[in-house]
Amino acid sequence: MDILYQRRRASAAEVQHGLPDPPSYSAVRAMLRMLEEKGHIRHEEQAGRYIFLPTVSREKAKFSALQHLVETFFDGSAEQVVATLLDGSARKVSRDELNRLSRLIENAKKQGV
Amino acid sequence: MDILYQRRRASAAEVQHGLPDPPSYSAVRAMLRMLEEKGHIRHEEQAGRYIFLPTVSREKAKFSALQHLVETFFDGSAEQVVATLLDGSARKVSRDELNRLSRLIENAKKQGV
DNA sequence: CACCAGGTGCTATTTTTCTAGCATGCTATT
DNA sequence: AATAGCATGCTAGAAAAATAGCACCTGGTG
Repeated sequence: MDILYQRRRASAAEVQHGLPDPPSYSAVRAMLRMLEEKGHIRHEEQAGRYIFLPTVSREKAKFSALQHLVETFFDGSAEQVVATLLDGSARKVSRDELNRLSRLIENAKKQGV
Repeated sequence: MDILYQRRRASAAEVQHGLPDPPSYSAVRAMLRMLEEKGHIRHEEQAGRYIFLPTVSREKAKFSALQHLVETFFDGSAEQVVATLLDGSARKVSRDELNRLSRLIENAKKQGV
């Protein structure tokens, strides 16, 4: 699923190659079939080839994934998430990005009035 | 794993109750045994009862989970994450929190000099 | 102390997932 | 138009996971 969300859509082979420690091609196809049966994904056909995509929109999945992460690792605190993002050892944030973030927060403050 | 990370430690029964659509108690115990075999968790014994906890520190898991989320849903952009957090439809951020965030960002800016 | 409740260790069985491999069909290339 | 290259549909078998259930142990209670 993560691969599909990251790439928006992918073939069975692409999914396989995207997986860490990739299982067999057969297993990937079987898994995609199961995910489809369970309604998590669907496929479109293009020139006889299948392209798989999630049924739940990226937006929705994004929200719930973020929410889940915040609950699981950040005690429900958005602030802690930002702190970790800025802390950087994971990923660094450019000066430009910091400025844009400031603006985002200013806007949020005005919104909330 | 998510439950263990959220609660830091839990018994088999707690894990079961924490799961959405909980499998049988047997299945949960089997799963915990497997996770332990694979090295993802370990257990401590207290008065004959087992308490399970992750082997990878919460901090480390937190970083990699966040990083993975950013890659999967936010095109690798920390900024997008913050935007989504503020956007709020998922969770709302208090005025106080906004102020603390401003401070976080100011500090980050100074750091980066 | 005897008992009950709840947890553990095991084992056996069912269900699900993973895998291999082949026949068929479509594309694109030559 | 023939062919090589892939992708699909399918089947069958192996491997892993989920489940049920029982015997045993231990702590707390009446």
